Amino acid sequence: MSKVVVGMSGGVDSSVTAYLLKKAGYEVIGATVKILHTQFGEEGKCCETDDARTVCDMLDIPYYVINGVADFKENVINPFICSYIKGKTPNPCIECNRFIKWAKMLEFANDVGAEFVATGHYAHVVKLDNGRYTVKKADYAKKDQTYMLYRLTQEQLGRTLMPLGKLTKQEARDIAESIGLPVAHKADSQEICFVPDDDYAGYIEEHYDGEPLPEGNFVDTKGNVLGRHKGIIHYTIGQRKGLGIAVGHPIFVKEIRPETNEVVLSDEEEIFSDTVICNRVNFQSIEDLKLGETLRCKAKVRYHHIPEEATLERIDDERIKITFDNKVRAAAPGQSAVFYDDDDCVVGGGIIE
RNA sequence: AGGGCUAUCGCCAAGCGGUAAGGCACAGCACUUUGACUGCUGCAUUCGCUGGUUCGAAUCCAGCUAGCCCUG
Repeated sequence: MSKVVVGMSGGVDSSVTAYLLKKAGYEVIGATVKILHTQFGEEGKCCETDDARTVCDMLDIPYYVINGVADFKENVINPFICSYIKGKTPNPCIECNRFIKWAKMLEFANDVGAEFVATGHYAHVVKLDNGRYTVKKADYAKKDQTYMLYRLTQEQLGRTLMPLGKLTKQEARDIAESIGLPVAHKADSQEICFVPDDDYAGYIEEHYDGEPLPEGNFVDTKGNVLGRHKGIIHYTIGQRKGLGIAVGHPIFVKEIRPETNEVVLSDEEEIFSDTVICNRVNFQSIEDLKLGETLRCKAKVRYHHIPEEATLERIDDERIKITFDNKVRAAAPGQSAVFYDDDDCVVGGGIIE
């Protein structure tokens, strides 16, 4: 009987995951990777250990808390802050999955002699004919979460189970309900788990110990000053709301210039682009794309984006150029571009620069 | 000192005698395992001030005030 460590968040999805795997005959061990120092009963949105422990008790499986606090700070929070300071728009969940959740869970799995780890993501892990592992979109794309998983390594994927890939959210809730789980109706998690009140800018200002983050100028594409901004960390490419500036028509953030502390505003048409360069690429379904090689695929530049037809091309050791058939809106540096094949499998992805 | 023009929500701006459009900004909600985008809702009983004409005025008239322009 295979042993599997299930990452328990305390929510519906991971609870049902543990239940389904146990029912399927696995020896299930529940575990939560603790990522924040919190007072008892004040766990953040990503890791409510009270609920997780309750669920594990109900399912009659052992439960452990894995300490990932230091790693989370070093590999997620600090890079998140640095990224915003540099005028980029990071996606901490993607880093967290690879460097914290999977890394710590597999470490723990090794310690307890478990072959697999499992999560409540709505996605499939599949092994392709070429021997490689990839994540594939869930059967019900509305809840697709592969975007957040593209950075997982072959080693990680080869030991990962995601039993919810065939289910809808409602089916998962129904299962939770049918076995009497108290978390059946809990709201989905959302926002950045380590930032209270969704105020990420306030969080950065509070936790950044470098120079104070200065105000600066809004400028148009010709360099004319349009007004003052609150500091570049408050803005992201494509942003419209919260600029505090009225020019009589909708206006959007086109570019953030950390060197001059300027935020460039423009009409919406100007924030569309048909080429996107990304680096730190991680491939899943293919081993690599060699210099000069091209590949047709679909690509998305943010979580909520329907993949669009594009051509990938390796342009140097570090970087891949994505050329979209149709221009995409507001590809923000720091966000991830993820590539898909016609079978909805993740080809790979990278960080937009 | 004369002459002309303009004064409508925080900003831009419709309105031209019949009982205050719209856009931006702002707020709330929805959506959402990141940031955004998007959608919905709210947002001037009041039109520089004071009088007058009229059944009725932001819209017409007079005076005042302020700003802008031109002439000296």
